[in-house]
Amino acid sequence: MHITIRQLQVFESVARHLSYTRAAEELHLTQPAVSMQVKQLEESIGLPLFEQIGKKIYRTEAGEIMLGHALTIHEHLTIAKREMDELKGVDSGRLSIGVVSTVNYFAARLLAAFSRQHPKVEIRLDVTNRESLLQKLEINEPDLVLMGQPPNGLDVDAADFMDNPLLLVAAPDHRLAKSKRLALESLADETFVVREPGSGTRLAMERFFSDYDFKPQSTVEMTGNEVIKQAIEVGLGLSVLSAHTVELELSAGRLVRLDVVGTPIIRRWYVAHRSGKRLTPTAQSFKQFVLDEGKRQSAG
Amino acid sequence: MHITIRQLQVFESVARHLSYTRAAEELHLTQPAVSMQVKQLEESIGLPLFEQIGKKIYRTEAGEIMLGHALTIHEHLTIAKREMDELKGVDSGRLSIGVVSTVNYFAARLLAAFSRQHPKVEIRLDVTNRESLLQKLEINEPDLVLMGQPPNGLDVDAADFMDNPLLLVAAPDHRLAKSKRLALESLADETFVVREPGSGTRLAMERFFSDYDFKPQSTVEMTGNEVIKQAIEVGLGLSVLSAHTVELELSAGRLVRLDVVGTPIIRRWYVAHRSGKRLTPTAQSFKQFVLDEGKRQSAG
DNA sequence: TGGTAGGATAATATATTACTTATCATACAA
DNA sequence: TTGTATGATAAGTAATATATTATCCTACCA
Repeated sequence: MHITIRQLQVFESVARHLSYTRAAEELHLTQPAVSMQVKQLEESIGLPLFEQIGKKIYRTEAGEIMLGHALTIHEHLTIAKREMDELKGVDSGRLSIGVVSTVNYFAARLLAAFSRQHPKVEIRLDVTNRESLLQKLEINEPDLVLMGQPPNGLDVDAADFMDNPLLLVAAPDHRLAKSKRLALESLADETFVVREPGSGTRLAMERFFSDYDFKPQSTVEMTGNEVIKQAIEVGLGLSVLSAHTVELELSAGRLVRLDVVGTPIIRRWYVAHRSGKRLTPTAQSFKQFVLDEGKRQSAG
Repeated sequence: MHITIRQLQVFESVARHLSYTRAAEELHLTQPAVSMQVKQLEESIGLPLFEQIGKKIYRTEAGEIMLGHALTIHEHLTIAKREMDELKGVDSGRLSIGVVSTVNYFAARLLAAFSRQHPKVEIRLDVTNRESLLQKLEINEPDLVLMGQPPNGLDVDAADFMDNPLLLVAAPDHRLAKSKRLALESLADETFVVREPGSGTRLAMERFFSDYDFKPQSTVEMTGNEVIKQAIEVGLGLSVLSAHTVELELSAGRLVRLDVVGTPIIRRWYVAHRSGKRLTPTAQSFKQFVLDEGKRQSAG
């Protein structure tokens, strides 16, 4: 025989009222039901919890001690229930988002907007490159990730939500800056600045090149979009970058797009999570927010 | 549907091992039994507690929170059980003893001896007169009381354990100090110093007098045995007192016993508690100790 | 590309719970 | 002394809890 929560609940009521009948009323039970619950609890702990002296009921020392524990346990259950209810709502809890570094250029904006709508949600943003993001996805760290091409090895649910055009960019004074409809081949003797291996942009670029049977004469590898943009600006070479990362530089005239045939490389951004993942309502809501935002963008 | 302790226990095991099968082994159950318990808990809180990503299992945020509560609740139950076990032993807990002031002359000795045998027991001794002791008995304050004649109005279990002879005492230079087999009548014109109403000694004396159809010429009422003894010593009058209270004074020759017919008034000390009272093992043990001590005294 | 390990699900048996109503016992008060 | 309030106890019952075995599903690994 063992203790049940019901027993504690009934006991607690009796201990409070010091009356079986009152407790029965409070719990909407008959008095014998209450007597039995208390009796069973007494049996399972092996000590009387109450003593009846004349008409009055008193808690024994054991009853006194048990009451304390019963109250604490009850309180924990109540708090747990409340916390669970909060988790069910969209307006609470934690939301952990992993993004590929390129996404960062607009992820911050997305998160800010979402955070404004759901101020109580604690948001964590983790920015890394594609490869380490995939590792984190593997160990179930982020609730959701924003990335380019979803992996096909791993089992993920991915939904695309926005265009991610990749551009071939150069310094404004590049010799081909003004040319139209360049063949990729005409860039054969240029130096290409490329992202580190494991980067999604790098992968996309490599596929683009191999599609056109193209192999640049020389490449320089650099880690991070910012570093590469600076290198391009000072004339180190060309690069393939996501339009989102160079938006500012293009409009400021510090970089130019080369009008190469096959560009912009049309790709999409994806919001993804491992299949089997149980999205919290908050995560679900953020996912929807991202999808809606994507639709709004392409419509406007 | 509602949460059960079993559910929390099984959940806790799964949350610890992050494996249903391991948990099943630990709990000596089959794996489906574990799945069901967790599922039921999930249903009753309305949130998934685990998520399965590929082959691995992870706690959801809800699972993380619930685990904390489950552990705390489990801990409380464990502590409660341990405390109950301690209460079952004789060597722990509190023991509240109420004694009538006259008893105090040997109660201290009894308690000291008992305390030496059970050093962890927390003893509380409350010394008052008979009347207020009865009140305390009524409100169930002391575990046990030591007193003279048990009340017949109140429903108590009383067991006598020791002689309580009442003596008629006087100052050593009293005119009848040396007389033998005095008739009570011969003390008719003496002054009697009597205890306050509500005192057991007072009641016993009054009964003694009425049994012999005796009415002293004058009485002086005083509160407390000590005060009365001093009054007798200085020759204020005579008194009826329990032999236990005047032991020291008699042997020191500061008081003498008058050899009156009908004295010593034979009475007994009682250890008592309200019937219906659930004596703790400690209280039960003290009661037995008192009874044994009484037997030892009368035998020796 | 099977094989395997781990989990979900279904069907089912059994034990226990959580109640009920009816009745009895008793302390106290009128 | 009787009536009333309170609890204990007994018997019966419907619900449920807890487990089982059997089977299926699937991710992963060799």
